[in-house]
Amino acid sequence: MSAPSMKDVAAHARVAVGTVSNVLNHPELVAESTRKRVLDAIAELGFVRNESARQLRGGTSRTLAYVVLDTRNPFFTDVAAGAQQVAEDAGLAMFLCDGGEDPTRQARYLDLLEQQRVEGILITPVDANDPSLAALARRGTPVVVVDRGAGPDRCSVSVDDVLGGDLAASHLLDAGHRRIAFVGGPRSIGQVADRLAGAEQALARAGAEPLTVLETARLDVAEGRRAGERLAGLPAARRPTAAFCANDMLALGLLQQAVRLGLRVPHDLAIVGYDDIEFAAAAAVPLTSVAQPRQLLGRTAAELLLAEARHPKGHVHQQRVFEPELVVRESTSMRRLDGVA
Amino acid sequence: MSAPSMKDVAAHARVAVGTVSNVLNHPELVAESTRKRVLDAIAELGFVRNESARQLRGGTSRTLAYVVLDTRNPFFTDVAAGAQQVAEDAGLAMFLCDGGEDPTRQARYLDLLEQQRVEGILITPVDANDPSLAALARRGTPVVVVDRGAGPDRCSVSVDDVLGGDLAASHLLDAGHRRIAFVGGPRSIGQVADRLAGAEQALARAGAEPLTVLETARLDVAEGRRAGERLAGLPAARRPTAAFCANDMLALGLLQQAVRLGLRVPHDLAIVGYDDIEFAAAAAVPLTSVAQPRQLLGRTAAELLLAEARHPKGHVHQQRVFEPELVVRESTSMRRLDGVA
DNA sequence: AGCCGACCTTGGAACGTTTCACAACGGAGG
DNA sequence: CCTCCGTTGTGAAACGTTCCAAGGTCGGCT
Repeated sequence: MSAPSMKDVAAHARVAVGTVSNVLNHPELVAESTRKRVLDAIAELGFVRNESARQLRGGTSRTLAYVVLDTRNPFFTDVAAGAQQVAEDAGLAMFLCDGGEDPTRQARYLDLLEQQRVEGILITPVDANDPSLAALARRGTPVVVVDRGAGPDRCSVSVDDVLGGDLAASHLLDAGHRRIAFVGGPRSIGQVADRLAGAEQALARAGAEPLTVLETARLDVAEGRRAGERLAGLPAARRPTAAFCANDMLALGLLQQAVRLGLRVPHDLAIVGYDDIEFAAAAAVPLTSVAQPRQLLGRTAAELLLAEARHPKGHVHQQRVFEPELVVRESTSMRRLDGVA
Repeated sequence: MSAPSMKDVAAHARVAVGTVSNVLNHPELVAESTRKRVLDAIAELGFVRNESARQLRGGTSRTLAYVVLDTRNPFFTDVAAGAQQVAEDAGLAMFLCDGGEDPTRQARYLDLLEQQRVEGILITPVDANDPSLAALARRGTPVVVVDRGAGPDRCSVSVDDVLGGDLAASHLLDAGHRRIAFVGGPRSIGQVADRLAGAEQALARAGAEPLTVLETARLDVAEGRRAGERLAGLPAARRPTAAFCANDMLALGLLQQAVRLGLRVPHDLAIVGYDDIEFAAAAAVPLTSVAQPRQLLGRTAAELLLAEARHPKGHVHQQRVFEPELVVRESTSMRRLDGVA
């Protein structure tokens, strides 16, 4: 009743177990007639290789995983698509693991993947300094950090988030905004901290008043809406005239709620998002956003991971950093801002 | 140099291998002092359980997978989030596998997962009638089809796509539209075929002229834009006054391109999408869409899968069908349509 | 003293593969 | 006729776990 094994196939085809294995792995060593007999037996019994046994014996798993911050953020699925392409070309399967912005869940995935002896792990960590990540790498599982920089003891592929934050804030300053809000959180997420830092650096340079920080619990649309409510609730005189959001999910939520509550965008509130996900351009008011090379990020990460997995000896860790690019759209378009400031 | 095994731990702690196993699996059987010695050895050597060996011996994997049509469609990641919640509560990890709307890739994942002896597979198949799916189930891997109906030999969780298509088309007919386009493809994808069938059924009932079908190669934003170009290119007299898209990705692309090419939505072109993903409401013109209970779909599917996996004997397959719901927004709002038809 | 049970630890079988040294067979060449 | 060789197939070891029957030790009870 339980799944048939090679032993069953061997018995059925009246050959030794080793021969069945050979049919599967080195068919050229088996005579035509025998091979056919074995293949027939396999088909008849519905035999399926047991990957655990294979891997136990052989030591290798032909599998890698991408542990993502949140699969519901299209940014990450785009990165994943890039990585998957590379993995596939190399004959590896890639599993996507949704960390859900939850350190506990992420840690559970890491444990599981290490126990499964995956060939390597791509990860966008909640906390890049988590010591368990370093331990994982030390014990021999190749790890590449994606969308976060890392120290010299690890490969990483990232985009300069401080620069991105600076670009976004500078753009708003150039447009004449002086009261600017930052929407994002929790700060424990590196991307959030860096983008905020970049924005603050731009404001400081311009001698502007400090950011109003609206901290969020997560980086999703619902939290963006909540922030919209808070902003709309402020008296116009004290309300920021622009908001920089830590990602596009927040920005889209903010935009939606702000408009619903009667704020005109960008007239009453200019908005800059981050990631330039596909939906940003299609938003109610097309969203100005900081673009990142998503697929390239994924491809590069997978390539580094494969390099390390294939040649662990003498592997030199690389920290690749790409540059973000500001994409200006109507959500900050200045034409309509004249009457305001 | 290779990863330490229980044997190494046992030697280091001067106990038998069985004792190490007991420390991990039945700590209450081991004396306090011994247990500590073993745990210390584990920590010192950086021992990590070999899941393959465990599974080989124990036969069970504590893992399930959701093979998705396309991870870049937020609809599916929402479904996945629902499923993951249930899996997690049951102590199982869930892997997401991106089929990328590609039958080959999907088949590769299925093979791999079966060989890994996962506890069960959730799948939104490219082709629900693929015989390899049935074979998989017959050989003992529980399978639940998600977002597609299935025959009595399988569990499935779906939403009535024919009804959904009917709702969408009826809505457009009620609003006075007579030349209606359907945007979607390939037709080999069940959801596309059903939604189209539903729409055709509504038109037939109303005695309206048949749909103009714009078949797409994929269900993504880029294809939607392409469809927008084709529509905008038609002379106004022959151009459909409304389009029903097989999903919101297409609808958002169509909307974006139509607006860019000077069509007013809904004035010149009304648009109905499908899935009501979070971004639909935030679109340039908020999108009328056919909503599906995404998370509920995922949760229910995972529950059925677990039930089957836990009690294979006497399991009765269920085909759960939910009802879609039309959500009307500005992309079909009739107020501005007066001057037109 | 002898026995018992409680408690802890041990050693080895089993899981399903892959690999490898070796055996069986036949034909070619000397 | 014997040797050698190439072609096929065999059988057993090994991978790292878990489980189980059995062994050992110790204190207390009869």
